[in-house]
Amino acid sequence: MAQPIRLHQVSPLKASCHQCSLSNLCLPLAIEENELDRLEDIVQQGRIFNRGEHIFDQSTPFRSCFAVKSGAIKTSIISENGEEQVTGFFMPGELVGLDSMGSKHYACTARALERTSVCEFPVDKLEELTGKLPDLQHHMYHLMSQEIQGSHQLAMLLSKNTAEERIAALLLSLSSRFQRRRMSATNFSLPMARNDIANFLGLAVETVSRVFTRFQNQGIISARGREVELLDVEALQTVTREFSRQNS
Amino acid sequence: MAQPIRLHQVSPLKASCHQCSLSNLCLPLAIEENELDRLEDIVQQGRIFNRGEHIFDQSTPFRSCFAVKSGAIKTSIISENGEEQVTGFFMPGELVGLDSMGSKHYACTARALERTSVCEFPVDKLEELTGKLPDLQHHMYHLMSQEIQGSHQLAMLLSKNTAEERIAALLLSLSSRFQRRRMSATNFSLPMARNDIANFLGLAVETVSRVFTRFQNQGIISARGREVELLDVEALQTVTREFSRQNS
DNA sequence: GTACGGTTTTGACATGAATCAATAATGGAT
DNA sequence: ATCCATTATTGATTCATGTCAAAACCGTAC
Repeated sequence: MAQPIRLHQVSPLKASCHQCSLSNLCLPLAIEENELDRLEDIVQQGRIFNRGEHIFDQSTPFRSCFAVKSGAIKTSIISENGEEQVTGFFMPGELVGLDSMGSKHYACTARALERTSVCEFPVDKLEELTGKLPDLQHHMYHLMSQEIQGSHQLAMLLSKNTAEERIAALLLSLSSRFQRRRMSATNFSLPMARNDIANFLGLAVETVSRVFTRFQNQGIISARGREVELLDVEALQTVTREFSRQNS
Repeated sequence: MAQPIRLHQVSPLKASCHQCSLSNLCLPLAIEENELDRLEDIVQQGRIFNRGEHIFDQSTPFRSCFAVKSGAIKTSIISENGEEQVTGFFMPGELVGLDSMGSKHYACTARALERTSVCEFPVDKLEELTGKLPDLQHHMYHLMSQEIQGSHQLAMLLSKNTAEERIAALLLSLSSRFQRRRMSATNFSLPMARNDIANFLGLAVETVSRVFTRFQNQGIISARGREVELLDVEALQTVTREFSRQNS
């Protein structure tokens, strides 16, 4: 049997955070060069998912967090009745699964929006490691608190802002996340469908569509399908603050 | 001078989680009896705030998390323009400040809704301790992920549910939280004003008021001011699922 | 190339909740 | 006990966005 050989073939799956171009966005940014090996020891790298495939499913046993290497992921929760709520979009360098930390089961479903590769962090190992590396623990707390804050911001957006404001905010958020990866901040392709945007922002698809065309007519953006160009970032920023000014 | 004596008078401020009636709801539930001393060592107990007083303020340096001993706290974020979004209500046994963990500054403002006493956990000490007690670390992760999940649920409520559904959900949430403390699940007094409810649920005060009276006319609840009695819990649960049935 | 399922866009209409406005109730402070 | 400020209720009207319906567009498979 070729078992031993197969086992050897697994070894290239070991991650090399050292060489990863995302190391300054991802978990490695939290720790010293000399501790990076210990993170590499627990990471499994290289899993690839096609568009639509599930990375994990709500209510199945929680095993791992995943860092996006390339592509994009959406997470959503399904309520008893089957109603879906998209809870987030995750781009390269971002960590998926934090909402399940310390739980027995995944709190949401994660699905690839396009061909996506991820690094996997088994939680048992991760918790063990954060117990030993205070900086890493601190960073985990930071990431989780960021997610809480983001979620609160979303709640605020949903409860207080108009359709235009919500969409402007999303476009700007995506823009800055592309920029972090040294990609164009004004010219990118949306990883998600209008439907996902609508669901995430608590709007009807039709409304999203209408706002896109309205923005286009105003010369603020140019969009053909998922290809978007932000023509007037200032104007978008103004839209998100529009609300503010009227109430002050 | 009586300085030394005063110093001695500080010592009773040391917490005694051992005797605290909330120990099965609060952080102590995560750890063994024999480790409880270590938690007690870092806790400062006994600070009391009157209605309306700030426990901490957004953007000031993050120093501590707080466990509610008695009373109630509301947290809110203020956006650039001064618009407020209530992000949560915290009852005895619950931990406030998790959304700031790992950050330099508080992410929100916390304010006492009534006369409230809290236990204070300085974060530097807390992080140190969670590094040493894996169970406590695990529990912190759990609490933080719970807060993320709760916030996602809120987002879902805000984006997909009607005013009646949102209010029913809030009443049921409060009910179960009173019940956990072995208080009446059907007869309690709301710690917050209609205004706070409205803000939290993304509604106008008038709408909240109207829904309360509608529920009352339907015999589902009985309310006079902040005193509420849930007359028909089943009906309330039905309201929260009403939405579901129509869409399935 | 063509045909098909799934998106996306556009239009017409309905509606839940916001807003505006006024009154009533409540609870501290004196 | 009384007064004032705050909070809560109720009513009339408006408006943003949802819903329904249909057409246009797109990518993919045959």
